[in-house]
Amino acid sequence: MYQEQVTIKDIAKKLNLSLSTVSRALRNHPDVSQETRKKVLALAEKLHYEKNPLALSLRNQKTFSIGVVLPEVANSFFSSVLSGIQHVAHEAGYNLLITLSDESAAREQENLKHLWRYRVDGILAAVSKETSSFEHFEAILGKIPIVFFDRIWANPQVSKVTVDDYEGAFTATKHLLAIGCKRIAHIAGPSNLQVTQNRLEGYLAALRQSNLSVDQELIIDGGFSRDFGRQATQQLLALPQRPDAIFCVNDRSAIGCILTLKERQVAIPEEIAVIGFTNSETATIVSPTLSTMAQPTLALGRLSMNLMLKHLNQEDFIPEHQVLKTNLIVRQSTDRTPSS
Amino acid sequence: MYQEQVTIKDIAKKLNLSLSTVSRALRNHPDVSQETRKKVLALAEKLHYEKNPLALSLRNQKTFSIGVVLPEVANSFFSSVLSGIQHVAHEAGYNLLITLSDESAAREQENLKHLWRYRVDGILAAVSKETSSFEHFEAILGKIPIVFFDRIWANPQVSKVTVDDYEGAFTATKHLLAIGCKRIAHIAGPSNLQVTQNRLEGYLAALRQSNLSVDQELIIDGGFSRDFGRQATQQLLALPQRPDAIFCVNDRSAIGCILTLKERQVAIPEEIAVIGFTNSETATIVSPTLSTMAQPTLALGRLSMNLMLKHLNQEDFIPEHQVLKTNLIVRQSTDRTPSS
DNA sequence: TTGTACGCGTTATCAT
DNA sequence: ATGATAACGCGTACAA
Repeated sequence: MYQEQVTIKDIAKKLNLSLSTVSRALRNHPDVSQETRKKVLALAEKLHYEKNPLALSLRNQKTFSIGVVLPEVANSFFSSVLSGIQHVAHEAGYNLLITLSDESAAREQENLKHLWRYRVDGILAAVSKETSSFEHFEAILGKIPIVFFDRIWANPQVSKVTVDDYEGAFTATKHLLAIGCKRIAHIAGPSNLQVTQNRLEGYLAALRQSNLSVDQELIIDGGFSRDFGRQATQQLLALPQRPDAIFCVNDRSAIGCILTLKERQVAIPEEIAVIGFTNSETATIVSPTLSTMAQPTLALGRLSMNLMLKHLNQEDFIPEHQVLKTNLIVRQSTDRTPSS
Repeated sequence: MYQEQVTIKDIAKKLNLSLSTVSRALRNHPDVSQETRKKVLALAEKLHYEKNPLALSLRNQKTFSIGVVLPEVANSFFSSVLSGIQHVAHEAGYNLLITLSDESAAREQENLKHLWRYRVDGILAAVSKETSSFEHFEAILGKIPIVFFDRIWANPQVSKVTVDDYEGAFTATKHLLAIGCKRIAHIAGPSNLQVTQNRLEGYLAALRQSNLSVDQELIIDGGFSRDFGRQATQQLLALPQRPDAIFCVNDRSAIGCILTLKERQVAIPEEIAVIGFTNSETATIVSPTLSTMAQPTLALGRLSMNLMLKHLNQEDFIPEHQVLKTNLIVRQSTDRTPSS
């Protein structure tokens, strides 16, 4: 029922030329007369000829497509990173194959296999929260370039782009200390993830630097969701000695935290101050507005794809780890200045 | 630097078999002895052989991939629809090529061209807010199946899946009337979009049914963003006679609306009630929580992809328009019961 | 300057 | 039961 696509062969036939001549004319190869080139280009234009990327890929052993492994996209952080990736990829003539694991390790494996089968030229990956084994990535290691971003594989042999989670968490905790908090809780992420560990470390370091003892019952791990933030907050409120501040591993759990505190009539930030991590859109919607560590999401995407391009274009693969700075944004949830 | 992929040829060579025999063995073709099949499968397993989808696509003139044309993905509505699409596509063995236009009509054209060049088997599209001409889709019309969802092309020749925007808007407006509002404003979307028009029509119909005159200055068009919601709200507040309710074309603009009203110390819902459309995650974060018309986003995605599969699997293309129901969700922003 | 022949990986058709 | 060959669309080494 559907029309067929125009090929080089159609053009050659109509013009009584050989396939190679047409092919050459189409690619501005020098060895073809002005006259024939004109004729070929004109006809190609007229017939809406488009070269078949599949055939090209097969022939050149290069697909010009990059596989993207993502947990989910209904998430302002990842969708924004994705935008950054997209822009750079598009400019460089690369095509994106985006796969979503829905935070499932099994699905992630399938997706990776699919991308590999598809002969993508490289893979950009942020692993699922369930991912603790990396065999599926190991299998590809050294065969095509892999760049991890944010949710990385802590393997020195692969390239990664992250934000400075340690320093970000350190800064966030220091900020809470600076406004007078003494008993700071941490709602952490899934414990297998590197991000989670780094943020936890930053938090601990800040406490230590202020000579505060670490209270294990103030550390709740580990999830990223709003619901998890809610549960963890309930748990913290049930403590005999409540915290006076909560540092959440991300904005989503911080939102859950704030909503729960409000329901329980806890004054924010007077009784408990709250800070998140990411600076998502929702941070300015919730009331009180949420203080947070801003991550340069677009830049993270751009850098990741740029690093991929670098690997693609040079013969020798030298893994790199690029680290971006985060930025403290103070909003109402930690604003304890007298005026407020 | 990178290893090469295993092909049928490698297996044939190692086993001293012909390409065809190996190919048959791999696909469980009956005409091959148990013995050779076993040997082939064993070696294929051992070498991690994976068939090359590019070669298959080229040969079968079928890519098993569907192009998805989206405005953006940092948007809970579209990302959720995308999830629905993904699930169905994955189950059916189809692959998704997702393109983002960032709400730019020019980018959308490019993307469509790219997908076409890529020989996708079909296209799933929600157009950008800028899109008013449909030539790029026209060029493909009848060549491969196209299914529009939500942001559709009002052309009877293509298939579409939408929610009942007219009825949803009608219900939302009726709800505002039911709680006693008499001067209902509408912050509309970009005027070229069908969604926008249908929601406007539903709003107008509800007013007419209640014998209320339509005040043109209460209708502000057209955008989808939070910022637009803010501007439009400012405009409405500047009116000599303020509205007592605002029906926003979507949740994002409704959030902008609520935030602005709060800044201006307008009581919600007592002075001005607000209702949105979509039921995004943010609706329960903002304070007061936002009443809205819930859209079955996942179902929308699933249905769209299912319709695509139907078109793909039958010879004759009969366009369909499937319409899903919306659901009124009452929250604080329109809760005027005495108890509250 | 143009054409021929082959290869990219796979499968269908036609032998044997 | 197995093998040779052509074809999908394109590019290129080689020949003319």
